[in-house]
Amino acid sequence: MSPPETAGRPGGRDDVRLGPWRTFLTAHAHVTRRLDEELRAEHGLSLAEYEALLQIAYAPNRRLRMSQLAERVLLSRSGVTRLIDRLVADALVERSSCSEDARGAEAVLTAGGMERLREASRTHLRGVDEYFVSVVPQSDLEMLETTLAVISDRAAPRTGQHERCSQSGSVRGSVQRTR
Amino acid sequence: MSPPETAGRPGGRDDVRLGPWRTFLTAHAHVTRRLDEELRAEHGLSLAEYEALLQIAYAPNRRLRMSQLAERVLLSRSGVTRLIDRLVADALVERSSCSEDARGAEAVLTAGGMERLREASRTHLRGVDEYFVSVVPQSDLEMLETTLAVISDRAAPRTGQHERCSQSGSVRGSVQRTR
DNA sequence: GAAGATTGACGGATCAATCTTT
DNA sequence: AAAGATTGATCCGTCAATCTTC
Repeated sequence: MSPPETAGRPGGRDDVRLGPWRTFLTAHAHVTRRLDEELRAEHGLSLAEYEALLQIAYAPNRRLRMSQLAERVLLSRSGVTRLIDRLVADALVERSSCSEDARGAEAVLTAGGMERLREASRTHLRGVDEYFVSVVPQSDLEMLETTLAVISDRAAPRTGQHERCSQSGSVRGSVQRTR
Repeated sequence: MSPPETAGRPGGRDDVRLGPWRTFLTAHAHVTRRLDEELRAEHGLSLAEYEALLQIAYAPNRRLRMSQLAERVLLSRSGVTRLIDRLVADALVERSSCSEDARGAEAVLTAGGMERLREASRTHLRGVDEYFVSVVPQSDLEMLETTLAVISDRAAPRTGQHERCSQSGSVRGSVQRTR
């Protein structure tokens, strides 16, 4: 750690660590903005909506439990509820109560939803190619993916169970916004 | 491009391209969520607020024009206005009208803001290390950064001027949400 | 009129509380 | 009581319109 006087100041040692991180942040922001813009402009779908449709299409019978969907699109349960609300309003998805567990709800892709997804996928795949895949030398792509997978895994939310070890002593809730 | 029937379905050729991209998405989501949580819990700052403070601290005299700040924290102008509103309310930043151009406003770090940033930077740097830097083999880190830089650059917003070439024929505004 | 910043209206996400079914 | 889903309150961001200064 740098001494307090230079922490976060340009030219400090911190820059070595912060450089790759900030590049990661901007890359993400730029690429997702592009993909989102293009999907909206050409198909009236946000990136999140597109990914939800895609996840449902992946699922067997093109139907998926709400909580499963939440995990896969990296949203909270309530976030998914509202997202599906929108897709239902657009008739791309239907709600269906789960057969063997009446607590559950499932999202089912409609024919229209499948069609819309199919159209949008051209735009999306083109975008992913243009802004991501084609930019990375073929030889680096595999390494990139495994590196990102390890990072993703390391920071993944603790999945229930008997709380993982080494919480690195983070003090939760010790400071509140003074307002 | 896969044939329509298999587009976006598991096992299709698309997965080859989509794999790295989805890994990128989840890595970003997981890591930023962690960093944000820890900053909030330990210092009552969101990640965006932290980065704004950091950018102001980087700037000469610890003061920065609003529009400059917007570029650096990847937010819209109005987004930055509101972000600074919050920081001003917490007395971490002060607004100051620009000397040589009275249209402009500058955000200036207060002593309290500098102190808060200094404290928070320990948490942030620890997090970046734990969830990002230390996870990547030293030998890969440089390659990762340059790869991400190229991606970021490729997708970067067209910076004004006489519109760039090869818009890849995207049709803007051709489809609207049907509601 | 154009540029910098702010404001109003709104979109879209979260958390905490609630309802239903197990 | 616990789990799945939804709802209400709220937070944080954007866009379009506006105000001020150049």
